[in-house]
Amino acid sequence: MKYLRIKKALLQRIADGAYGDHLPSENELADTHGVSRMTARRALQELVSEGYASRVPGRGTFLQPRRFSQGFLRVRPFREHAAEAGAAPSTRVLTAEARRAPATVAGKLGTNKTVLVSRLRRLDGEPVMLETRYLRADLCASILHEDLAQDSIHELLVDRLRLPLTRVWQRLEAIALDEGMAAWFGLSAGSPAFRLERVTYTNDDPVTWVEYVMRGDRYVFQDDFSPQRESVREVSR
Amino acid sequence: MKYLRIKKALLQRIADGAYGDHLPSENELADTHGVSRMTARRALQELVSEGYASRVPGRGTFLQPRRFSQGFLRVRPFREHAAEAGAAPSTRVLTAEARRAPATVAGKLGTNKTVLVSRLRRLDGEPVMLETRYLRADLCASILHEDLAQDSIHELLVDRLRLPLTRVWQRLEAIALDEGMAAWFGLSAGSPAFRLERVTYTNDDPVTWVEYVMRGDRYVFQDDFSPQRESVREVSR
DNA sequence: CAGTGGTCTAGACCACGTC
DNA sequence: ACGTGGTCTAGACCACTGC
Repeated sequence: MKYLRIKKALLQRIADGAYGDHLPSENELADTHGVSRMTARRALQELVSEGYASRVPGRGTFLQPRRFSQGFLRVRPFREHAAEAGAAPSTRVLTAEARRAPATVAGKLGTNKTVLVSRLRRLDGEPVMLETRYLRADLCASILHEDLAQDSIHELLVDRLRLPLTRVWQRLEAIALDEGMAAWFGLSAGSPAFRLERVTYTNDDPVTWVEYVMRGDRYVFQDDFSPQRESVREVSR
Repeated sequence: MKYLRIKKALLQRIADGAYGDHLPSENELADTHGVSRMTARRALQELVSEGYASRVPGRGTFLQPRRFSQGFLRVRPFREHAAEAGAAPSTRVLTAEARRAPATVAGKLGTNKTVLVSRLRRLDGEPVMLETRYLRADLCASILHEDLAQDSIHELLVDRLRLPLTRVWQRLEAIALDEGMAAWFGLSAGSPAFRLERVTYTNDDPVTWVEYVMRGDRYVFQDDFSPQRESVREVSR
């Protein structure tokens, strides 16, 4: 994928502040990377479609000013979430081993060589969330040596493995618990729950896929904002 | 713009049900429209990026079944939401009259002198959302004279009654439908659903309290963001 | 005027799925 | 073996902005 190579090189140099706000033109990129113009063009267009840059015919391609936003659900450690709810968090590690990802997950991670970590999270002793996470084995295998009952996986990825979070895709659904999941919570099958599916990227490489199943009787997503500002909180009740 | 011509032709024929779920291939389109493959390709790719279709290498391009989603933070007319989903919206007004608010609502509005409007919203004839709204009678009573089957209440408040939206409090829950609500959707009791509760303020005065109940099998909240940008995509699953 | 992005062409090779 | 989508090439013409 030549266009990906170019795009990543651009992202890297953007992060380094190598350009002012004026990115190289299509022809310039094509020359320096020894590639056709259509290929260079695609790299630039992806940056545009992801909000990094904008283009003006006849003028050029320009970096977009940074905007700070977190999406509708924040990515943050369970421990912080518990602290806000004023409850004592605890974690039981159910699985932590190399295991091939199922097809749907492998499709999103680009490989089925993965590590599976699943955990049951409790607040004040009550199980409230079930986490099922696949991590790319080539990048994250060493995570199996960490203390997964205590540490935030996201913090391990960022701090220990130097895999900064650069992009998130996520989706929230309302579901009915099946027999198996309900058992973990001591609820009956059919109980309502949230299902949050999330893929986290570092420099456009997918790193981990995670599914959170949260009890509908314990979780709400609460939000208080003015049109200009936003702050979304995950609340447990 | 040849690719736009082709894309629009495809959308038209999709709406007419001219294809099953299998769209023409790139080569096929290129031939029938007398255009190069890259141009035909672009038409198909735009359909994919807008959620109409998905592509599988080696197999073909397939229509996506339509579901409807909504950005969590967005406050916007149902009609706009429907337009983006490419579905025909319709509304049945169930109630529109002066009625005292129940205690929980009165607490949030600061009064129980209210007007109740409840509506059933449909997309392509299918009931997908139930809206129950209390508005402060002192500010909003005149809304009962408007066409509540057509107009956006939020737009009426802002444009007609000059009550700008300055703050929003909202909360999203996962619930199981009770008998009564399930009946509106033609679902069985216990089916999963979202419940969004929202209070809207003008200059820190609460104006209206509203509850939306959305079918869990038709709504998802999807989000794709990075630290630099946010683009809440109105994609369906 | 030379440079930019927007569009388009007519080929090409590849990996993959289906038959 | 054949068709599919994914990628890439080396050209081309256009409308537009800057100097």
